[in-house]
Amino acid sequence: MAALEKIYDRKPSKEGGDNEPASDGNVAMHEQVYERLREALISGRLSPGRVLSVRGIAAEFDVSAMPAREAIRRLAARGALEFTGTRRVSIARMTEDKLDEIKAARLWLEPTLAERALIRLDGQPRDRKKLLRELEKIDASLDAAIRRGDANQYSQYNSEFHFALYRASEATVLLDLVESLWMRVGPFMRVVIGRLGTSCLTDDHHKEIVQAIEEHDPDALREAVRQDILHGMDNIAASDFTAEG
Amino acid sequence: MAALEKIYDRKPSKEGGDNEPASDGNVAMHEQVYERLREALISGRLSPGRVLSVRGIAAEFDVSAMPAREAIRRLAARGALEFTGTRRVSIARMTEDKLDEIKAARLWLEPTLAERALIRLDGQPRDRKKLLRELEKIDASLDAAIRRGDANQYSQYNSEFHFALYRASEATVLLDLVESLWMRVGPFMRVVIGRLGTSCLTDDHHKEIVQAIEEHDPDALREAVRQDILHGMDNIAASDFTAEG
DNA sequence: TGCTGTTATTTGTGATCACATTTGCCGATC
DNA sequence: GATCGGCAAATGTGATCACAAATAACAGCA
Repeated sequence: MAALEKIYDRKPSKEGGDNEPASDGNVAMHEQVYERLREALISGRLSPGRVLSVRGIAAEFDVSAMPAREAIRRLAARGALEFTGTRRVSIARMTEDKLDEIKAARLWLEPTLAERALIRLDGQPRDRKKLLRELEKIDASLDAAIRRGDANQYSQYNSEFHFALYRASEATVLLDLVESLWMRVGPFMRVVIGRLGTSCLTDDHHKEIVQAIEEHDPDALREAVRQDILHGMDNIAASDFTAEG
Repeated sequence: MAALEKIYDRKPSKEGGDNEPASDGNVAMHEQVYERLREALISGRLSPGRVLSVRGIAAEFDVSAMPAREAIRRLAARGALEFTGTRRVSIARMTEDKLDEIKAARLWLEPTLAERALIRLDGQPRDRKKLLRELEKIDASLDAAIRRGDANQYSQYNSEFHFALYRASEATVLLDLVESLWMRVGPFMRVVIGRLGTSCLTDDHHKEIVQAIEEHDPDALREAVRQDILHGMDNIAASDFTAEG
C-alpha cells in the first residue's frame, strides 16, 4: 500500500463485536464499495491516471474480489473509469475535447435541474425552506474549508451543495447524467486546487444561487448556476489538466 | 424458455468446430453479452418490465453466469435496467416524468451532436460524403422496413441512422449520454409500434436531416433533428406507455 | 551506468460452489 | 371459488480457484 493515496478515510472501525453482519443494512457489499468509490471520484480523492485493480480495491475496502469487481465495472460503465488497452481500468485522463463536451453538457443540464427544482419547490414552501437552510449550512462549511485550505473538504461540500439543489428537482434521469459528468471532472478538481491553491475557489456563485431561490427567480438561478460552472470549468481549463496530480 | 421473447436472433451457429476459442477476437465475453444486450435495448427488442436474471441471460447467450452478471451490472449502472426492491433487475417501466426528462435531454443533446458532426465534417469533405451515403443507405433500408411493417428492423435502422450521424461528431462523452437515453426509450418503441402500427413512422425527418447536411446548414440540421425527436417522443407519449407490450 | 531479455508477480476473466432470500406453485382451508 | 400457507425451484450475492495475459522486477551484458 505504502505511498498509495487512500481512497477513503478508513472504515469507521466497527463499534461493536466483530461478527455482526458487517453493518449490512440489507445493502449489498458491492453497492457499498460502489458508493464509496463514486463519492471519492466526485470529491476528487482519486488522481487521474491511477489504475484501479480488482484485488487492490478489494484489499483497501476489506472485501473479497467480487464486490470490488462489480463496483469497478459499474463505474466504468458510467464513464467514470477508462479502459486501458489491456483490459485494465484507470481514472480517465482529460483532453481538451472531453473537457469542452463536459462543460457544454453541464451548462445545459445543471441550470435545467436547478430551475426544475425551483419550480417544483414553488408548491412546497416547507421543502423549499428546508432546502435553503441546507444549502446555507453546506455553503458555510464550504467557506470554512476554503479558509482552512482543505481541498478535500471543499470538493466534498461543493458537490454536496450542487447535488442537494439538483436532487430537489426529483429529475432522476437528468440527475444520473449530471452525476456521470461530475465523476469525470471530480478527479481534476484536486489537481487544479493543488496547482492554484484554494484561493481560486473563493469567488463561487453559491450566494447568488441561494438568493435566486429565495427570490423565486428562475432566470437568475439559471444564470448563477451557469456562472458557477463556468468558474469551476475555466479553472480546470486554465490549469495543466493533462498532467496527473 | 417457451413463450419468452428471444433477445437476439440465435448465435450465428459456430461455423467451424466446437473447440475454437468461442470466436473470441480478444474481446471479453462479458463485453459481447453487454454489446448484444445494449443493442437489443436500443432497438426495442426487450419489453418493459421484463426481468433479467443472471442465469437466464447466461443460458440464452450460452455463457457462464459471470459474463452475464457483469453485463447486467453495467447496463443497470447506465440506467437502462432498474432495480426492483429485492435486488432483481428488470427493464424499467416508464413514467410521464421520466419521459419528459428524456425528451428534454434528447432535445438538447442530439441537435448538439448533429451540429458538432456537421461542423467537424466541414473540414473533411471525404468523410462528409461517406457519411451522407451511409445515411441515405440506412434511410432506404428503414423505409423498406416500414413498408414491410417490420417493427424490429425499423427500430434497428432508426438507431443506426441517428448514431451514424452522432458518431461523426466524435464527441464521446455526449454520445455516452445519448446512448444511455436511447437505452431507456428503446423498449417503448416496440410498444408504440405495436399499438399504433408502422404507419405512424412514415413521417420522420430523416430526409430533412440529410438535406441539411448536404447544404451545410447547422440551424436547419438542428431543427430537423429536433423535429424527428419530437415526432418519436410524442408517439410514445400518445401511446399508453405505462402498460407493457 | 544504461539497456535488454528473462523470470516472477500481479491482474483480469471465467467457472463453480455455497448460502440466504425470494419467487412461483400447489394444495389445504374457509 | 377465492385465499392463505408452505414447500420446492430459482435467484442474487459473495467466495474461491484456475489460467492466460500483462506488468514489474531483476540479473546479465555492453
